[in-house]
Amino acid sequence: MGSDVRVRFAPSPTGHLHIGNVRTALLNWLFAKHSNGTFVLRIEDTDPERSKDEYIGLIYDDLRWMKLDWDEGPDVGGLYGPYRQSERFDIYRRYAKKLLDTGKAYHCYCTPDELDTMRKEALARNESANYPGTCRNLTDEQKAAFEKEGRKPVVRFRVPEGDVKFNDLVKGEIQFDTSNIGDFVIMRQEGIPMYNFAAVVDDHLMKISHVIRGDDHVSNTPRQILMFNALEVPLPQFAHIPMILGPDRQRLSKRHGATSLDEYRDNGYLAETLVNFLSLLSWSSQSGDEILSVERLIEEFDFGRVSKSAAVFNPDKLNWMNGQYIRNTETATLTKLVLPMFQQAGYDISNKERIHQIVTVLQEKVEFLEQMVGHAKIFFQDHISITDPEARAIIHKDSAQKVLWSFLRELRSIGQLDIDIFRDIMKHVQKETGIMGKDLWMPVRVALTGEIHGPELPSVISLLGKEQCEKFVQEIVGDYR
RNA sequence: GGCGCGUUCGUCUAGCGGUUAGGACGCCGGCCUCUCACGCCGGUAGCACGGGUUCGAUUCCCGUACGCGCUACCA
Repeated sequence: MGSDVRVRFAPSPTGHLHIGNVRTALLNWLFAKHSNGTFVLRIEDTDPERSKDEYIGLIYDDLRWMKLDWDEGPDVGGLYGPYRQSERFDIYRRYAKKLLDTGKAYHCYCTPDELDTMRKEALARNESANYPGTCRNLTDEQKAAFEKEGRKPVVRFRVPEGDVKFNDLVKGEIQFDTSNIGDFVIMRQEGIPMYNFAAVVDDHLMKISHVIRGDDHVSNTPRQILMFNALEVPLPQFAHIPMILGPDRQRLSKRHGATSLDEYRDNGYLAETLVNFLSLLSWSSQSGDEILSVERLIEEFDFGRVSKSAAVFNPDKLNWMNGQYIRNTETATLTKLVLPMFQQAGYDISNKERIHQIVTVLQEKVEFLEQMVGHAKIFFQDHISITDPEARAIIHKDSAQKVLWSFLRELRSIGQLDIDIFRDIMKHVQKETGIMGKDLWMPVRVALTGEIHGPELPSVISLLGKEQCEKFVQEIVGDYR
């Protein structure tokens, strides 16, 4: 926190964090770390309709899992709290009054219904759907009349004429003509602030230096700049990062499958993967490298290298990257994550050393941890049933029977079984039967696992142990004699 | 409708006036003498379109098309 850089992540507590939000949080965090600045977590829960308290905990969990730690926030406090907007309503009212007093905002008595019909009529006439300024210059008498009717006013911002220009750190210079912006509501009838207004007040009060958010907010920016100006406070810098899209180029949503962070966590994606992958959506390292540690991301992050266009979320590449991380992660770490999944599947996890070995074998094969459950099935069977037609065909061959009988005899003749001994055994079997290659190995694989695919056989036999192997082979040669 | 933003292989992207347009994922083929996977090697495929500016445009400008966003008493 050695610099004046202060950024904020300001989610609405509506559930688990969405991939897009996580990316916004991540880029804010990366920029804060890169600049030695402060990362503020602010909860935007002004709308009682959609905000739920219990969801705030979910947001903490998601952020913590990603290791995106915040310096100020509702739970840790800070100099500029409270950090929940629902606890700052008096502040917004005070600022609204300030604007009202200086004539930069005014009361509007139009009802939602009236607004709606006005909008429809305007559209029908092919005119702008913006608020036409009906209550812009109400006399005291008119106001009194409305009040007498029992109407409760909203507060509207009086949009001044002119151009609003700003230099976006990602998109460059952007300009708006305010004639395209209608006077907008900053305080609802119930005295609840609108998002645009609360954000401006808070960004100012919390001394936010850089507003980093999705580019769906670009069009909101001129409104906010107008409000900063009306409040006569300095402007933050803006950086609008591109949207994340689904394969159909529509904004990423539930229809596209897993979009909520916890789904990835539950399926055994690693937090490091998500950090790496999400940072690469619309940003790239100058080096061209794609597997980047968080330290490197922090070091190299730069708005100049954030692309301007939206990015389609590519699950295939995420899977590939997660596989990379799984292969490079300590087996013990993976085991800890896999244990509950195995337990859930009903596997016997009492032998931790064995589980560790299984994970060692499987971490070379999977793209996400949940896949280990299926692959591990062969290590927890106490009977082999062969359902795959291809496997049955293999085991039915005469040569297979020869191999298995020979293999069984060898097994019985040895004291214990390990990888080297297994290799010797297979050599003997080959010599004795004259069978080699596929015809030699596949029957053993099928007999031991019931499958035609799986980890390399030496790993399988050492995990199964002599007794299991003997039992399985015996059962098979018995069944198919 | 108005306004804003965007457009390089299927996808993520590099490129910041002169390149055989590079990399990654995916896909295809090959190799690793049991399979799948991993790994390695090779291949496939792209500058939306039309005008300018320039000796020269993927790159700069304008227009068109398409996509997305905003236009709420949601955020």
